[in-house]
Amino acid sequence: MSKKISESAVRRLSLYLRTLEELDRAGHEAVSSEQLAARSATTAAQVRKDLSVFGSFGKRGFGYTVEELGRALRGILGLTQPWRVALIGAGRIGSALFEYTGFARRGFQIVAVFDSDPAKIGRKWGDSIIHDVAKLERVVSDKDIQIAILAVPVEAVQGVMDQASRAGVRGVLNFAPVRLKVPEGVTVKDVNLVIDLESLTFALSQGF
Amino acid sequence: MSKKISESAVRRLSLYLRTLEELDRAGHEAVSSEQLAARSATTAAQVRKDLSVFGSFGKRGFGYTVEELGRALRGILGLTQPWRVALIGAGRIGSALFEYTGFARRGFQIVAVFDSDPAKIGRKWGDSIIHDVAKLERVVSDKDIQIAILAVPVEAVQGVMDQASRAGVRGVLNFAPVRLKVPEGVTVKDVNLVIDLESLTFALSQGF
DNA sequence: CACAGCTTGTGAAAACCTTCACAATACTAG
DNA sequence: CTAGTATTGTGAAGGTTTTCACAAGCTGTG
Ligand SMILES: NC(=O)c1ccc[n+]([C@@H]2O[C@H](COP(=O)([O-])OP(=O)(O)OC[C@H]3O[C@@H](n4cnc5c(N)ncnc54)[C@H](O)[C@@H]3O)[C@@H](O)[C@H]2O)c1
Ligand SMILES: NC(=O)c1ccc[n+]([C@@H]2O[C@H](COP(=O)([O-])OP(=O)(O)OC[C@H]3O[C@@H](n4cnc5c(N)ncnc54)[C@H](O)[C@@H]3O)[C@@H](O)[C@H]2O)c1
Repeated sequence: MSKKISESAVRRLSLYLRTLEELDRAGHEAVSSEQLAARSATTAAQVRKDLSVFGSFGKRGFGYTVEELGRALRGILGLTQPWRVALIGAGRIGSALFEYTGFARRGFQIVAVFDSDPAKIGRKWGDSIIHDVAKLERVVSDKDIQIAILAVPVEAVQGVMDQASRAGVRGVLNFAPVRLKVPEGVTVKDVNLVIDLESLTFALSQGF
Repeated sequence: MSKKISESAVRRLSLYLRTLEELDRAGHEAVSSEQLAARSATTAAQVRKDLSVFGSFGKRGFGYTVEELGRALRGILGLTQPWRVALIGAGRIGSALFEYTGFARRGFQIVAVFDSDPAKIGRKWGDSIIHDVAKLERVVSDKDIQIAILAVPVEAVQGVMDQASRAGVRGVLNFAPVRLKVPEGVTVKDVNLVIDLESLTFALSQGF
């Protein structure tokens, strides 16, 4: 099933899933594209078009079953089984991410933490021990880790990325403000808060 | 000047600025759209089109002056003077953000920190004191704060948002995974790492 | 069972964004 | 000053995404 679908459409699917989970918690059993759209800040037509790429999940005259559509979206987004994640860089942002419970709730399990600082290596974080980044390849393949979160300084990140892809990591969430070079078959998503702030100030400046 | 320009075009401008700063540090004085594109992961035509919306910054046969184009981009993005930012929520992600030096380097100054936890209020963080969030409106107008970073739990965030907009905040970077309701004239950018991870797992699942 | 009332799924149209291609123009060398 | 080379700025073309609008089909009622 190699459908062409845009990055923003995928992000909307993820948003629909969050909305469906809220609806489920609130006890709703069914939802129309109209309602789903209103709660996800889009339009009913957009919702239906986004879903139609992957199949037909609703019933005419009735809408979608919250639970069923949720299951379908989890399938589409690849969330049917948990993902095993390595956190590389046990610094400020790394520790915030490690303690964040929102990842595990969605099936992202941080199963190993790495750093290069001798003062940090060997320390315990919860049930985990901070590993020496030199052991990245061993641990990644032992624990069958598929995703890495890179929270290391910008000078170190390309080197760490190279190690991670050699170790077999296929997906990366990168916090360092630099474009990574990666081999074929490795996917990178960048988180860049400065860019977010600048798109904010652009909008603010346009106002005057 | 009400030009229509897409969110992704603005994000590219921000990226070009980062690239120009790297080029400047490396001692380059001039750059062509081709070079700028290669280092910013886009195409030369895209670079020129993006810039052309705002004016004509290059010289034919020569390219762009790194410093001049940088200044132009800073103007476009609204970065000609520093922005005064409030950080609301002195928790895990809040403290990582507070200590991050990358914001100040781009002219985003965190000039006040707020929390609601009596155990945190009054504590010193660097040169700042953590204020009671109840004093938000006073401090925001006293210090002429324009932007707020919201790093509070999801249950609290809409209330904090309401206070912030009443206090006169015009732009918000929101870390809580919920769509905020805001009055006209207030701009919100959401940071949602779960969505980033899910767009990653979508890409990974498509591979098989 | 027939009918009224909704809501989906989807082609077609519209809007939006990116790429192409080239005339205009600047700089350099001779 | 001219010729040659490089690179911009921009209409037009091509491609993608969103919106529109409606036939098809489900549900519930009488
Ligand atoms: N702190 C923030 O709020 C923030 C915001 C946006 C972006 N970032 C980016 O995130 C990254 C991390 O930022 P931070 O503030 O957490 O920095 P930090 O200095 O607090 O933490 C970085 C950690 O990485 C470790 N490290 C260094 N080299 C390493 C290597 N080769 N292998 C493994 N570990 C290594 C360090 O020992 C340290 O523990 C940086 O690239 C930064 O630009 C941070
Ligand atoms: N930690 C992460 O890595 C991470 C990642 C993604 C998203 N988030 C989101 O960021 C937000 C903060 O997460 P965190 O992990 O830092 O949580 P946290 O519990 O560590 O910190 C939240 C802080 O907000 C304060 N607070 C609560 N109510 C408040 C109010 N009304 N006014 C002011 N302060 C208030 C708390 O006292 C606490 O200090 C959450 O919405 C979370 O979903 C966090």
